Amino acid sequence: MHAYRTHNCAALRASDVGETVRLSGWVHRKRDHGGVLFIDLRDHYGITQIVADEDSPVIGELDKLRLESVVTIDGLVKARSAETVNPNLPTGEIEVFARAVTVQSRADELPLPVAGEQEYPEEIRLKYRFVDLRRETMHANIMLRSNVIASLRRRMIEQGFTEFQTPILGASSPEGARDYLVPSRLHPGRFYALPQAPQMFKQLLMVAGFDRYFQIAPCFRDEDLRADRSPEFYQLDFEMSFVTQEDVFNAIEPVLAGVFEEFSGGKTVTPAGEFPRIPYAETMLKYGTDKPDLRNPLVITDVTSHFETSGFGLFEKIVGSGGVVRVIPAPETHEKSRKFFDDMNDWARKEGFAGLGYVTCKGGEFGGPIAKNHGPENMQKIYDKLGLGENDGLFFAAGKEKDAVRLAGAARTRCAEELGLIEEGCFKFCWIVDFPMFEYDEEQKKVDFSHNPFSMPQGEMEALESQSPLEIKAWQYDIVCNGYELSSGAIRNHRPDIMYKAFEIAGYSREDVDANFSGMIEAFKLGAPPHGGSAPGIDRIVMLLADEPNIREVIAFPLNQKAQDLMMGAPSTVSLRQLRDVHIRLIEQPKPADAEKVATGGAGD
RNA sequence: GCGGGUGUAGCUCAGUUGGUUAGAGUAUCGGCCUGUCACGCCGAGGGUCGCGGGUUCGAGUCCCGUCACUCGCGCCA
Repeated sequence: MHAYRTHNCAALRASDVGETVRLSGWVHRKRDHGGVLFIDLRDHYGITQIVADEDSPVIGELDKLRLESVVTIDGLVKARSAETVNPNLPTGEIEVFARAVTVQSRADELPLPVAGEQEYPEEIRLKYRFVDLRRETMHANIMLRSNVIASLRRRMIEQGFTEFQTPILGASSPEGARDYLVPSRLHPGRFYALPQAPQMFKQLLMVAGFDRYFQIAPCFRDEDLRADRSPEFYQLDFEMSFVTQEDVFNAIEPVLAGVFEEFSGGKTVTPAGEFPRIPYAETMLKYGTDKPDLRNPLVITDVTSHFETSGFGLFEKIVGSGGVVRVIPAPETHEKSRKFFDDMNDWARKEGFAGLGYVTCKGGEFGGPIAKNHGPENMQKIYDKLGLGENDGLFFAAGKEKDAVRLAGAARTRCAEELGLIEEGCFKFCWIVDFPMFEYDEEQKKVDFSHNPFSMPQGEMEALESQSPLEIKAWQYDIVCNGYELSSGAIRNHRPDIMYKAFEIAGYSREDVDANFSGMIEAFKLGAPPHGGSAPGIDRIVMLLADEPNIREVIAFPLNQKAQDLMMGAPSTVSLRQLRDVHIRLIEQPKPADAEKVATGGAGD
């Protein structure tokens, strides 16, 4: 007989009754009735009920076991009587009568229980992650993640993509996010940078002629965190040669739609080939964001022209000085109290906006200060234009275009949430296309790249030479799902002449480009195919599929919100000798850290 | 860097207008219980009310500061 088990804890059925078996697992729950004792024995696969009564030689020993101890049970598979079958367990028709037990590992009192789905503070969960990961939901999330990645890999290979690895120790590059740096021992004063994405390497693989690349790529960005942002994360990074934007869309839509359909648990998914394409300018107007949640039916409209001479002084002034007025409908709010509208305004102020105006409408009768000043006839004109009904309210976001867009976008989300308008049970995908190539940087008072400088401008060299920079669009696109940016990509600029020109518009000389991007530029001078790709974020995909609001729920060992590993104690101090090895002297001593807080002893061998 | 939220037993939480010895559930330990599956019943131990200062006859509660965690803004493909 195997030293630890003949079956796993989900294997036994009524057909196994009478078998002598050996099971190993964790003591999930205990139910002690004095003369009879039940133990739920849990492993990765499931739960089997162990039973012992006074005929069992080990009832005393089993009784003393604390929860989460690891044991091996030898016993006899018995049928449960009809009344005692547990229909909630796949193994519920049987139980194992314990004849012998080997304690493999005794557990102390637990910092957090495993059984049950009670919520616990993240700090404790992360410090004892190995216990937290035993819990049903976390265990399922991590398995989902593994299955999603396996599926993505299979789907990419089926589409003719080849998987590659690229360096982790790379060169720092000036644009983009802050790099994680690794000091060089052999080269004093020099540093490697962990990849923010394998961007240049995947493009160089195209130059090398491999045609279709993909990688489950680890990426590192030393920036502040959000619920959907971790400093280290994974992308399904891919790149294709001799393709247009259309080809990239056709390649990735079936992969994403397919994997979502496979794991969505019955939620509907935008079918491949039907992802709506929304130009950047349109999404900023209609949804107030470049990552619109299309489950939200509310659409923003520009009503600036109505307020040029409106009688409403505040809006007239804003419009007169080049500002805009945007409106968000609040359908069927005739029975909402004044508090509902005032709370929205308070919320907007708390978010740092000047305020959110509103008009109420009850049975066709307008209310609120804007309607009073603007007049019911003028209001009706707006309502007619927007196709609003007699019981629909309206929120107003006015100001400089950038602020009004952001406020309108946030108010659209808030309003739909408050009114329960967000459609559930669906994953709604879209492409955001036609991103501007350049934008005006208010701080630096100059034109700069608005996205990745390596995107090909639409219209190529001719556009750069003939159009006003801020008018030029790029072959740059995002995939958005339910308000989350899942992927960002572009058709790349593979032409050195166009690249020098694009950088020149953003104020960088030929020498700047050669100095910072010499690897790429040189490669493009030695025969480069037109190419493009994208990089869907795997953690966010799994987060959506697991229906979790936080990316750390789908990462086995995540860093916390301050980018610390509470279990292993990273980042940690290092010895003077280690610092000397890499030629580093600290100018600021680290805070006397919580070295003793480390749960496992940290540094290792 | 800025703003919001949270912080009371190992864990989840309650704690009224500032007023006696800070409670409950769960976990732990002890006792009882032969069919439970969140078993049940009895009992015990367990507290730097995050930390520091202040107001007050009296602070878990009010004020100031600070720390930790978290959400958002800035930042970030």
